Amino acid sequence: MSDTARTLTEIAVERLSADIVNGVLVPEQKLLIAELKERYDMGASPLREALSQLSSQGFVVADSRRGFRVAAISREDLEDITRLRQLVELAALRDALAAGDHEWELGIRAAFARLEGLAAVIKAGRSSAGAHDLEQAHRNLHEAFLAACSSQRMRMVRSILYDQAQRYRQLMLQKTSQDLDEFVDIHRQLVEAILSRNQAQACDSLAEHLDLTLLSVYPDAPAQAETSKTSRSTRVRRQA
Amino acid sequence: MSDTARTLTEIAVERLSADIVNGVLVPEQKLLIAELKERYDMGASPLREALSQLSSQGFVVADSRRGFRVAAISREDLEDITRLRQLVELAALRDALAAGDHEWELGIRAAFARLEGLAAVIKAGRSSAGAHDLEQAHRNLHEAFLAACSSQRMRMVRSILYDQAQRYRQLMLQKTSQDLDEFVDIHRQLVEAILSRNQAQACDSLAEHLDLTLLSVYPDAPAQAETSKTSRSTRVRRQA
DNA sequence: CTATAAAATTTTATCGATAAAAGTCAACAA
DNA sequence: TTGTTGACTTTTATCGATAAAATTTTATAG
Repeated sequence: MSDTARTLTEIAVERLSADIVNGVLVPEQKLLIAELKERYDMGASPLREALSQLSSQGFVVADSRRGFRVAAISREDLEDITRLRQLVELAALRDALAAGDHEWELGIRAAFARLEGLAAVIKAGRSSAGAHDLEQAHRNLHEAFLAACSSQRMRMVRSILYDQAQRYRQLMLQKTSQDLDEFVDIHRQLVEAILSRNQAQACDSLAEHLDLTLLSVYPDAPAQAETSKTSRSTRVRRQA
Repeated sequence: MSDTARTLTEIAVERLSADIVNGVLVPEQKLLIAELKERYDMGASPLREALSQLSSQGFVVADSRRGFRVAAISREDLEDITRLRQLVELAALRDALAAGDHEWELGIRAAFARLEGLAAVIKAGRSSAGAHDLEQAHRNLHEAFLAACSSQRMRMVRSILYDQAQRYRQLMLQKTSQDLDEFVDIHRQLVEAILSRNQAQACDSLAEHLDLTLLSVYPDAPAQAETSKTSRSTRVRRQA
């Protein structure tokens, strides 16, 4: 991970993603290579390649011969993301529940402990830990849930969709205030449902969790979940 | 589509895909930029960009600072592809069945008619139409099935997975002989099940169809389908 | 003969410059 | 005024060269 061991393209991907997710580069904004060269202080080649990669990741759209722009956002788009997330992520969770061993459980516990710890530190206020670390811990926890899923591709698709949803979560953050305790609580429940190997409850919790991003950003959107027979509460808490 | 209106990168993506799918570039083969420059008679930049795109499409793997190679193939990989295909494609089909209108049906009929016609022409022997046209018609038919699916992303994922599976189908073609009539018959049944709006049957047929690629290439592989309650025949016919 | 280190080679990653295409604007004709 | 043509500007796509990194080979010491 040392700076010298990374290519400029990798750095460009990272910085561009960050700026897009954080809304510095706003949806539909045209991405002029010339401007980006200035902003990130690098040549055109790594930027082009980075943009090309980001477009297959859904952050950027490439118009042949017409350059790049930041991907648009819309309620329909987030609904689409949420729907596919639920489809793939629940299937992956079922698989992980069936296949997960002790080590998998330890990974989940460790990831949750870290999330919990970070939340406490942030709440206390004194620490350099910030929203970015919490976000990273959140991502790691969700990754840990599916670590035992045998499908490489499901995990990959999940990861990409997570990032796409992250953009919406971030945009929403600017409006809504966070309740850290509730955030941790929701994940505690998820972790407990998963570790207790209660498939129905775990899937319901996860589906609901995924709906939360959608509902937080577009409160009147229809929930996408259609996962299980059990009814579930649909009140909005915090984003997924 | 005129040659002048396409960028070299687009041409490179197309030719590289074709060569990878057709096995000219064999799995795990290292892709030296210098060699590719010769072979395709273009500069390094469009090739690099093409390889980068293909790697997000799963045809090529990129090792940071270590160049590119053709993605490996394995039975596990095809099982993984098949599983995700079934998950996503069946969900998309259900959606299309619920939402599809008359125009959608017409699209399916037209695509099937074309497939049928091409098969007849090919069987008759005299015509310039070849396997490539049939493959294109096959792709179009499957695309037509899901044209009414409201999820942009599901259609996208399906399309990528179709291409990945296509590579295995092609590799298998070299061993197995084709039965054109059976190929058309299978699709006729699929089309009928879909147009009759029989969800259970349509889903079963499609799931079975997807399993066929897997079973054709690896005859002793376990079928991935777990879609419906109805039991289905599992005899091998022709690849999906 | 093996293991390490240095040199040589191969290969990738990046840059700066140029050519080609698209988009813009103004002049002119209807 | 409105529409169309053509020059002008902006922007992308591509190339060839170079720098940086990794790999392989060779040489040398133990």
